Amino acid sequence: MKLNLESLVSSLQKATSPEHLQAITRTLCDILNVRHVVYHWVNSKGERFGAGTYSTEWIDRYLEKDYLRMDPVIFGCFQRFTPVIWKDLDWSSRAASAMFRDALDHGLGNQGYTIPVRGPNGQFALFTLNDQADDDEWKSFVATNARDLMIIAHEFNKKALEFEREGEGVPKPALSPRELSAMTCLAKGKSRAQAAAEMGISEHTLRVYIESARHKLGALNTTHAVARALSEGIILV
Amino acid sequence: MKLNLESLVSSLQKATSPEHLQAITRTLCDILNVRHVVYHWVNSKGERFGAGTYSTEWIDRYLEKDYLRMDPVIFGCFQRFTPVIWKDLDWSSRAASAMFRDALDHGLGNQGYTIPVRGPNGQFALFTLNDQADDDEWKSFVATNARDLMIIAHEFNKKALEFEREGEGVPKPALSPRELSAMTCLAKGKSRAQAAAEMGISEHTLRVYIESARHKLGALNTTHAVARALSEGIILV
DNA sequence: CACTGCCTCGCTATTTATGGGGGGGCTAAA
DNA sequence: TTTAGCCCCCCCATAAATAGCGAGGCAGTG
Repeated sequence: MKLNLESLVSSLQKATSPEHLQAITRTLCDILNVRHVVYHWVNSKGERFGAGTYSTEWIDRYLEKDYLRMDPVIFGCFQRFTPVIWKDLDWSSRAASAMFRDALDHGLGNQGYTIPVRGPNGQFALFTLNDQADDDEWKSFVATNARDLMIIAHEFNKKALEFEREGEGVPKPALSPRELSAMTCLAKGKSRAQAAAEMGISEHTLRVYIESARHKLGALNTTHAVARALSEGIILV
Repeated sequence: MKLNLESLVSSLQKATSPEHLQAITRTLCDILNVRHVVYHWVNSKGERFGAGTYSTEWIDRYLEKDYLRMDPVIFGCFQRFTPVIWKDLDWSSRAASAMFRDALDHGLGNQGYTIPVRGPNGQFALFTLNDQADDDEWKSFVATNARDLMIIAHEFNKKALEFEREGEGVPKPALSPRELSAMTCLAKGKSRAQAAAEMGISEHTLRVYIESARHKLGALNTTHAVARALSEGIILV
C-alpha cells in the first residue's frame, strides 16, 4: 500500500480526540506495513500521553520495569535533534540489552526508527516505527519515508498540544528580566552572594527575585525553581 | 523560479560552515522571490548565531534597541510549536508597533512567516521569510510552501547543531542509578529529607550520592548539579 | 490619574545544606 | 584475586538558604 501523505495529514488535522490519533496509528501501521507505530509524549508537568499499537502488556511492563530510565531510545532522542535508527544506538549495557530481548518477547520487531519532536515549555515527544527486518531493508525503508514521517510526527505533535491546551489552559510562567538573570546565575552554579555580586545588587534583593521566581514557577525550593525554569525552556544554561 | 527541494536540501547537507548557510539563505531568497530569508538561533549557552539576508544595519539596530525583548515574533514562537504568520500576532502594544514601523524603515517587507524549531537542551531557532505583499497573497504563498519550508528549517537546524557540536566533543558524565534517582528527586523539588524517605535510605546516605553526583558533573553546588544533569539530558523532570 | 508590576533595600529567626572526616559490605570486571 | 565502583550508615562544625515581615522609587498601561 502506498502512503498518501495528504489524506493522512488531513485526517490527522480533523482528529478531535486521542482515540482518533490511536486509530490513525493503526491505519499508518497498515499502510506502511510495519509492526508498530507509536506516538508518545511527555508534557511540561511530566504527564504522559501515548497513542499507538504497542500491546497494553508491553506498555505496562515497560512502565513497571522502569525501562524509561534505561531505554537508549529515550536517552538518545532526548539529547539529539535528528531521528534515530535504533540499531545505531548503544545497546551494550546489560540493562539495555535485557530490555531489548524483553521487547522482542513482547511482540516488537528488531528494527525501529524514532523521531524526536520538541514543543514549547520543554515538551518532548517521540514518534516511533517498529518492525521486523534486516538492517539494510530497514535503512532503505527509512530513507524512503523519512521526510513524510517527519511531517506526520509534527502533525501528531500539533494535535497533542491542541488536546492539552483544550483540557487545561496552561498558564505560562513569565519571569521578569531580573528574575531570569537570577535563575540563570543559580543554574550556572553561583551562590546567592556571587550571583548578587554579578548582578550588582544586594543579596537581600537577589533573594526577593529568587522567591518571586519560585512562586511564579510553583516551585518548592530554589533547586526546583531552577529545574523548572530549565525544563520549561525559559532559561538556558 | 521554482523551488527544487531535493537540491536545496542536499546543498544544505553539504554545507561545512556558517558562511555556506548564509549563501543558501541568499539563494533561497532568489528562488522564492521574497525580500528576506533568515535563520537565527540561540544555543544552550545563550550564544547567538544567524544566517540571513537582513542588513547589518537592521541587525545592529535590533540588538541595540533590545527588540528581542519586545518582538512579538520571538514571543509567539517561543510559546508555540507551529509556524506563524506575522500578521496573526498581537502588534498592539506600543513597543511592538514602534518596532514594526522601524523594521519597515530598514528594508523589511510588511509580511512575514516564521517557523520555530527546537532542539535538545532548550535550543531554540527561528527560520523566517519576509516580503512585501498583501495579506491574501502572503497567505496563499505560505500555504503553497509551508511543508517544504518546514523541511528546510529543520535542515538548517540540523546543520547549526552540527557546527556547534564540532567545537566541543564533551563526554557526558555517567551517574549511577542511585545518583540519578537522587538528582531526579531534587529536580522535582523534594528536600533531602523527603528524597531520602522516598528512596528508602537515610538522609546521610542520600547526601553521599548528591556529593558524588556533584563531583562527577563538575558542579559547584546541588542546584548546579541538578541544572547540569537536566541540560545534559541525563535526567528528566 | 491610579494601577500594577518591577526593582531596590532592610530586619529576624529557623531550618537546611555543605564540607570534611570515618566505617563496612556487595557485585562485577580486570 | 584484587580492584573499582556502588551502596549504605555515622559524626562534626560552619555556611547558606528559607520564610516571614517591612519600606520606597520608577515605568508602563488603561
